Amino acid sequence: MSRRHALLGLLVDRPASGYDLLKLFDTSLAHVWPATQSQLYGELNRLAEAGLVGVTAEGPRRRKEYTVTERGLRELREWLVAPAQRQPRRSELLLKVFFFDLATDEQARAVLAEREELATAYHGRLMELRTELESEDGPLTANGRIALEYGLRRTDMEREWARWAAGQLGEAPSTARRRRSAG
Amino acid sequence: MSRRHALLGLLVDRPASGYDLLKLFDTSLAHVWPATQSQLYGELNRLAEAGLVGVTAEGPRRRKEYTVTERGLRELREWLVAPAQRQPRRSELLLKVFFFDLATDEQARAVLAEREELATAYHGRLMELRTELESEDGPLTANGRIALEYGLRRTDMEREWARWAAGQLGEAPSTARRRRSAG
DNA sequence: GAGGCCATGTAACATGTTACATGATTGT
DNA sequence: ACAATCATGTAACATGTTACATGGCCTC
Repeated sequence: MSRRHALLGLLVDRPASGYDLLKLFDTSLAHVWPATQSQLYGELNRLAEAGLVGVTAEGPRRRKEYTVTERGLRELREWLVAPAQRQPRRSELLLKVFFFDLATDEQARAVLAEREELATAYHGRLMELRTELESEDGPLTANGRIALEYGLRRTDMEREWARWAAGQLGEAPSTARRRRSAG
Repeated sequence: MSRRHALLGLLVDRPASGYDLLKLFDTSLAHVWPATQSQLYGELNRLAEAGLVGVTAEGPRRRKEYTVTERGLRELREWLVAPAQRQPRRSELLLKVFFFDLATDEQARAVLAEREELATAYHGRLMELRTELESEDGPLTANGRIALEYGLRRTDMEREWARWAAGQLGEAPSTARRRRSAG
């Protein structure tokens, strides 16, 4: 349940409405913690009920502006230093790799090539994002760059792995790889 | 819904019961596609109902042994070459990084150090796994090694990033980093 | 006054986790 | 006969996604 902490964190920067927060999730946090509109509005109500945020202003169109409370800030700080709990790591790609011997080498290579392209494309988008961030200068920006660097390294790693893996497929078909139907 | 394809893939190797498959998920697929007991039994019934697997033997203790059908194999092969659909990338760690200026540098460094240790420890476990795989020789093993290599590279990358990120924190506090409370 | 954006909420559905429940068989 | 393991299933709960529904405000 980090979603609520994402909301709290954004609200520390400045008070905001659900609508504002939704836009922030779609920009700043899109690569880190995506969330949908229905999740946000629901969570905000729960946060208010729990006293972690308060409605500090009401604007036109039923707009409710939320602000973090003392308790909310405390909760956020506690979460920040809490030990990490391992998230389940599911990878459809690796599952496919696992069953590659049911496909032809050509098909398997196509899957890896697709991933390589996706990783490269995503890397490119992150590079653009980094360029955009260079002109900006806010408190979230410095940390954003550190998070972004993770993405850059990850996509790099993925691209390189995909190339390497494709190379493995053709290699020594008599020993390293055997059709499962022949096993 | 790759879970069903994981089941199909395992059943291609050999017919198995839900119980057998559960053990396979806890070993072979633990790092790739974890699943719980209730998920497996439910999915197997649905697969049988859809005609993708069939019950080809019944043993003691109500044991039902499943085998992939023609249709199941076709479904699996189609999935294998289907274009990847991007999975949502949520990272609690990066979310914390995003809000690091709410913590002291010391606290932030502790979070990164913890991640570095986790990555290193996981890397070690994967290395052990690789050693174990060296003695084995099956059709799933060759592919397993390719998937494993992904894990090794990923944990390496994570370890290095965590070190780098910790270095960023102390650096040039007047320009690169500013307390949010001072912003 | 019409279209677009601001703004919030609910409903339906799919997925995932944990715990509970039951019972057969095997080995000692 | 007792414990461990094999074996399957259901229930309760939490989470997440998509679509639906409503209406106010602003600008042209």
